[in-house]
Amino acid sequence: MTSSSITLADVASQAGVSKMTVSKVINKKPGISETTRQRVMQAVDELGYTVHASARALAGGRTHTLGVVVSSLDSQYFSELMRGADMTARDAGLELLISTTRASHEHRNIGRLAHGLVDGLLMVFPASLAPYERSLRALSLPVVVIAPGTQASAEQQHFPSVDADHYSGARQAMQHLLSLGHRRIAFIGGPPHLTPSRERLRGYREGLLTASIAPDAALQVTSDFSQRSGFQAARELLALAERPTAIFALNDVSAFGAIEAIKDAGLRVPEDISVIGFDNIPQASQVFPALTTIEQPLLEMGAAGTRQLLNLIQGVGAVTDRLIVPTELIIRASTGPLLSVDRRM
Amino acid sequence: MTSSSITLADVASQAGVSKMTVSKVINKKPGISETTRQRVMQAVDELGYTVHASARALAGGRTHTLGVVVSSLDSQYFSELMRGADMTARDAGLELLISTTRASHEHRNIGRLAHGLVDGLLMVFPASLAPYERSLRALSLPVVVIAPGTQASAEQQHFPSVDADHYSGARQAMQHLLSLGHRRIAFIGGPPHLTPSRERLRGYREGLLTASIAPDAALQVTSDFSQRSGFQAARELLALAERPTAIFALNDVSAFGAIEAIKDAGLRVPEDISVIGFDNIPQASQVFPALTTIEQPLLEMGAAGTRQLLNLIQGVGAVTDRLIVPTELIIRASTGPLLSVDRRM
DNA sequence: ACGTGTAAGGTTAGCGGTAACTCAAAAGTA
DNA sequence: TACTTTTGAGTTACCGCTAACCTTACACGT
Repeated sequence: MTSSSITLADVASQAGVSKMTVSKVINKKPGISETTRQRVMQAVDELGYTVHASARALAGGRTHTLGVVVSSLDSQYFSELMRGADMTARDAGLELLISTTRASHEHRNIGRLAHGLVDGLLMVFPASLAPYERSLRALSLPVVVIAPGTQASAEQQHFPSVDADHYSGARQAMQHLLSLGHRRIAFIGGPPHLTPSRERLRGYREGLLTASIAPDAALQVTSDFSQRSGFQAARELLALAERPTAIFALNDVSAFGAIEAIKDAGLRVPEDISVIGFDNIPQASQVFPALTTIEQPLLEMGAAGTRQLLNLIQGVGAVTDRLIVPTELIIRASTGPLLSVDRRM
Repeated sequence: MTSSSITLADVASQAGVSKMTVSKVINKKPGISETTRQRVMQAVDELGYTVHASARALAGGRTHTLGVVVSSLDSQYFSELMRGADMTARDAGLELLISTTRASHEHRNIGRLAHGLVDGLLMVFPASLAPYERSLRALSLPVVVIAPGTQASAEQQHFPSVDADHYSGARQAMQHLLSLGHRRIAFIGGPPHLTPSRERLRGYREGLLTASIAPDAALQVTSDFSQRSGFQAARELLALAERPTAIFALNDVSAFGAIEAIKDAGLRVPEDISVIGFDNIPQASQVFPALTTIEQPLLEMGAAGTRQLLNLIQGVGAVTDRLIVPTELIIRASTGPLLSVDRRM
């Protein structure tokens, strides 16, 4: 037979103890003498025993697996987030089951997940929770939401969540540009129905206010997070009679588009126009000029969300309803001091 | 109680049949009359029953789950590949469990996966299979490798694999450039220990040969797949006394770097230099000028790999040892006909 | 009328663990 | 010494499902 069919009973007889004793050793339960423990561990090693996940789940009522539900795998952010989640889960002895939800049968899927596959669910970047709401409640399955795209509406009970501090991050970005002397600062925003867009916009506006700068509607343009739309947004800004000296793009990718547009127009970054992004995706440090940006602590968010979920499952430890993790200003080469006006034609 | 504790027995009593009958209906086993089947299905719907995955796995010996082992989630290619795998797996009624292997305890992990969690393994983009080889064999677990980075060495028994036709893809790229009249064609290559790099290089060389063009070592430069290194590689090429009229970059990302370098040098794409990439990543169509490239059929590769694995698990259907899926030339705006020499400076 | 084949459904016995309890021996107590 | 407590380990009874076998009823040919 294959080595995969080694069972508790095999280890037990090898070690000369009962199955239950082996089980207790494996699960680090108390009530086992050190001598026995070592004998059992030796048998485990000799036989190469690993616990059978399904059997354990069936008998124990816990699957030792966390489900991750994500709408799309190609998000730039997902990978880093998962690193954090993975580390935390592994440390706690749990597996991570990543599931992509597609089309409209999400709730059906969730049901299947819940029933004997996972102990809890991490919802990552859900555009909306509405489709899941009902089945999630019905299953009474622990759920933590990471980076909810939309704000939970008032009437809707929301789940514990973890998110970056979009507002303060935007304030940091503005603070940076203002301290460089910029006053004519444009904002490339995003879809207004998404909370991150709105919060970053709020940070932009309030940043201007603290410097007593009146917001200029012409300096607020909209993108859809893509490089192409960042490119077009920047083009509009460059066509302005009085063009901005700095651009705050609400994400790195649209900042790339903006830089491209600026170069295309024969201008230089940051000498003519400073550009700051948001997210600090890996490419941000690779492009030329390297992008100054606001880092979302994705790894930490993944880890924190997972910790919350573990607490929820074990019913011990505090669970924060809404955990906001701080962002960080990463200064690179795409921002620079405002040069005197006459220097710039 | 929660609705998740609905079991076969509940459905059985609701429908007035035995557990086994319900099980047969659920699993579409023969020997059930249409009348009974409908009665059972109705009870299933009314109660909202879903099978308990662990119980089924324990009793049936099959987990109905496929494991996906991937070294990193941030690959541009992974998402599309997974779409293909996911669709195929779901159609067959299986879940996909995505697991990232980190650090050195891969084989330990694989053991845990195998033992009651998955029926088979899809290894995606493994740089090398060596670390897994032993545990995989020991577990006698069905395995299919998607896009092996390195060629399985002769002495090493290899697993069934699926890969894109890197060689023919490179030939397609060359054919395209040659048909546009280019003869001085440069190649931005990759790390020579990786099979895709080598195969694409081979396609480049043989493409030149078919046009009776003698390879010029100065036109073959190396990158590490990154945009930055593509940028630098292109810079070297531009500094040549007799610079190329077309560049074939072995992946899209380094092609982006090349285009950046060309623009930086004040030249235009494709008027001065044509650029073709490889992979057809989503951004390829978003950049300016849109990138002509060779598409790797990732979705199809994911689906094909999964189909192979399913065949392996069920022990029926043919399993091809080494399945090579064809690539496709995607013509966009970054390549153009060779303009007469005097037109260019 | 009789076996015999077949379709529809039921019965039994686990899969490999764990929770909850029981029990025996060692250790503490007066 | 006799009694209680503690500690270490074993027993029992499932968890929810399915493989494999078994039963029944009816159709069929001869």
